[in-house]
This record gives sequence, structure tokens and C-alpha cells, in this order.
Amino acid sequence: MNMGNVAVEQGCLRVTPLSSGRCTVCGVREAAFCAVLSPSELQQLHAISSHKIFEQGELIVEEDATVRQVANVLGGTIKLFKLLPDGRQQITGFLFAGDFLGPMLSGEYATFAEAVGRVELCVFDQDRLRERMDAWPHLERRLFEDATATLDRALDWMLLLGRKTAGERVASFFVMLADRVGPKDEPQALIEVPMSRSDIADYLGLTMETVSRQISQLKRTGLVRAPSQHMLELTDLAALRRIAEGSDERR
Amino acid sequence: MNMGNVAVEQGCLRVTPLSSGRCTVCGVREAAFCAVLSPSELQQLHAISSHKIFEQGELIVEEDATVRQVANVLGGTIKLFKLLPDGRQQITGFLFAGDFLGPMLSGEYATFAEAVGRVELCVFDQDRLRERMDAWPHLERRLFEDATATLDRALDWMLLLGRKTAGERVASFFVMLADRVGPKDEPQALIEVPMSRSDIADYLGLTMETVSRQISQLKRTGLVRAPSQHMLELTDLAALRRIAEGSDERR
DNA sequence: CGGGCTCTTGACTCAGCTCAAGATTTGTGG
DNA sequence: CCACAAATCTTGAGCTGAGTCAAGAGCCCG
Repeated sequence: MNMGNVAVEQGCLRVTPLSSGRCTVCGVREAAFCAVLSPSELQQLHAISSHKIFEQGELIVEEDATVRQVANVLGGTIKLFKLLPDGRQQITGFLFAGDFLGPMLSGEYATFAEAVGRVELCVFDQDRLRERMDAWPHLERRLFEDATATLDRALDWMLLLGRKTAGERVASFFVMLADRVGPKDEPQALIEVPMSRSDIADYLGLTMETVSRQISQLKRTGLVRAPSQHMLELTDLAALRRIAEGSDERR
Repeated sequence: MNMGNVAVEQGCLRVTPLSSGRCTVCGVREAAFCAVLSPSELQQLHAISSHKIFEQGELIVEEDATVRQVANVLGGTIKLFKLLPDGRQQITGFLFAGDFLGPMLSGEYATFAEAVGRVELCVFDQDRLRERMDAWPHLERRLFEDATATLDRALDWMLLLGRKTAGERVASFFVMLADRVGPKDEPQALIEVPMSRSDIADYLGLTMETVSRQISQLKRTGLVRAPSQHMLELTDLAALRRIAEGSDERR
């Protein structure tokens, strides 16, 4: 558990005027929803966008905040989380480059969002984006698909939180990271782990200590190696996958 | 945990020819997505629909099954769940009258679906429904909204599964039931609990025994009364809500 | 009214938590 | 580039909430 530095400031996306370059050269263009737009549509979208930076640990949005802005993540990692009154925290997901931040239909965020390390966003006014969504059915469809993918991931995580052992959870976490940020289809992968042990714990429904012990265990077994604190080499992704799915001899 | 009667049969919605009455007199019309359709649209929808019954414990769909059909729940309760290879089960949600069953965009179900008691469905061919969705933006929007609501509920449940105590989970469960199937805004409610203790446990990430002990505890405290096994009277919904949210003295 | 469920309760166990040192790593300033 | 403080991470020892195993008690249905 982790009381966290939730020294909530104003709780709203603050817009900085900056807007670097055109959408056509954007690094996450292919990964983000913009991928479904034509060049002329992209140009219209560019007109209602602006860039914005959040530093390590900054709160980006509050739960239940009524917000007029949504965004694409250009770089960095965001944690989405919920809190209980006494400070218990559950991370409901992480956003990486190319992911969409914000409620797509309702005006309210369902979770808090905080920057894990420095984050760069491409921000849109929600009303204007919704106008575009009304005008371009393929854009709405794409956002619908994103929501569906997010839901599928949430259901998988419910299985993890409700029924998996600590060892299976940690293995699942690394597999998830490899699938989402690592090179595709590599039998072994060197991945960045931008979040703290305590964030990992809050994502897995465990304590920091248990996460640490399980990682040590994996190192001893030789399934992972750690060149540095926030770098991890998954030496046997297939075995990790088996543990994650609970097929192997339990623990 | 619960190995369940997953004696998977053919795993597909089987269509019976029956089709009782017109949509205009349908009992769940206002609750289901059909509510956004005009009379003439409703008539077109009716042309591609058929009714179907599943008995207690019948498997309605398998996880990852590629299915050509989706449905509205007309009556009864459906449990949606995931399994680990060794039989550990996590229920990801329940569907009640008016709810939509099926993947809205992809062709694959993310979970198993099983009838809790007798279930009546209004079944649609998925391709035909998608045609309607393409033709009627307000229908797509409505299904998008449903998906968003389902996602929000899943996020709340992640907090429950990751961070709440057994007592808080059981209280949350009853509050959820009251909110979804009970009369609205009643300070106390008499609700039907169609699912078994073991299903409740698989929804809450607990064992049957722990659920049973927690319910006994609530009875002793006087917060609930049980006229029968599957009937529950929530005598102090506000207090239950407080426990569910973890604000009260823990446990 | 009896046999098979499902549910409840009790006694004991254990996976993961808590509390408490240490050990690393990171960041900072001289 | 090094020293040193702060933060983060690891490890250990003991505790505990929920699980497991095992009786019973109710309930339902033929």
C-alpha cells in the first residue's frame, strides 16, 4: 500500500501554448487513434491540439474531475489509479506512448492519473474532439475499439487480482510489460520498467515487499536478470508466460 | 474456488425459431439499447431477432469462441467468468434483464457466459447488428456508452479485488446488487440474490466459506436479514455503503 | 420423508502482510 | 569525481486474515 504524494493541486490539465511540429511527423501517429485519419482530417485535428509536459509524480487528473480535455500520450508513462479513503491504492492501468488518456464519452474521469517519470501529452479540447467524432464515424469506431481493448485488459486483470498467486502476478506483470512496450515476438526481451516497486505492488494488489521477494525469486531461478533497477532482461519469456497463466506447478 | 460444471458443450448460441410478441411491448425495451431506436428502426431490428431460452447452469458461450450472435438479456441472470487452467475461477460480471451479451466490435467473447437460473435472450446475428450499427450512429453511440459503463464497473471491481477486505467486499456486493436490480433510492431494500455463495465468492475473489462467515457477521450486526436463502433484506443500505467504501473502522 | 444439494461453522494452516533493519541506488553539491 | 544524504529496494522474523479441511445443519425436490 502507498499513501502516495497525492497533494492534489488544481486537478486539471493545464495547457501550455507549445505545439511542436506537424502531426505527419508525430512519433506515435501510427499507434494513436490518429492513425485512422486522412491527411486533411489530421490537419483539422492538429488545429485543436496542443502539447503539454508533466514532471515525475505530478498529478494529471483527479478521479471524478469534470474535465474539458483529453489527450494522447506522446512519451512517458502514466499510472491510472483509485483510492480508498484510508489511502489504500489500486492502480487500474498504465498508459504508454500512443495511448489515449481521458473519458471518451462521459465528462468524468473514472480514476486519478499521475505521471510516472516525465510525460508529454498531445492535448485536445474534449468538446471539439467529440465534434470530430460525430463528423467522422471511423474516428468514433477507433475510440470504441480502444475502449474495448481497455475493457478486455481490465477483465484479465480481474482474474489476476482475484485468483492468481503472488508469483503468477509478478510474472503476468512482466509479460504484460513485454507485450506492451517491448519488441514484438522476441523470445527474450530487454525492457524498461519505469515504475517503482511500490507502483507494481499497487497494480498487482500486493505489497512492495512481496513484489521484491518474487523478483528476487525469479532472478534466482534465472528467468530474469536485472542490469539496473529499472531495466529488466526477461531471459525466458515463454516460461514466464506459463507461470503467468498458472499452468506450471503452482509456486 | 470452484471447478464448476464446465462440461463445455458446443459453445455456441443455438437458435430456436420462437419469437414472441413485438419489440414495442418488450419488457426490457427501455433498459436495453433498443431504447434509442425509433419505431421503424425497431421494426427492422425485430426482423433480425429471435428468442432463446437457457436453463440453469447451461453454458451460453465459451471464452475466445468466435460467435456470430449477440443478445439482449430479457430475463434471468448470466455470470461472465474466466478460468485458469487448474480450475480457479473469476467471475468478471453478472448480466441482468436489459443488459447486452456479446462482444460489440470484435468477433470474440472475452469470457465464458453461463446461465444462473433460467435465462431468456433476444438474439441477433452479429453481422446484421453491425450493419445496423454502421447505418445508425445513435445505436453505435449507445453501445459505446454501454461498453464505457461496463469498463467503469470493472475498474471499481479492480479496486475491490486488489485492496478491499473480505467484509468490505461482501458489503460492496450487496450494494452493487441493490443498485442494479433493487428499487432505486430506497434506504432499505429487499433484493433477490439469484447466485450461489460459491458464485459470490468467485466474483469477490474469496472462498465460499469466507463469504458465508461475512454474511453471518452482517446478520449478527443487524445490517441484513435473510427471509430465505436467495432473498436478502438490506436493513441499513447507508451503513453497508459506508463499509463498502472502506470509510468505517476497517472490518 | 429421505437423499443430495448448498450453506454454515469450527479448528487449524499458510501465503502474504507488517514491522524492522540493512543494502543499494540516486541525486546533489562541493 | 567523490562524499553523503535521501530515497528506494531487499531481506528477515514473526503475525494474521483468509484459505483449507472437515463436520454438521438446512433446504429443496422427488
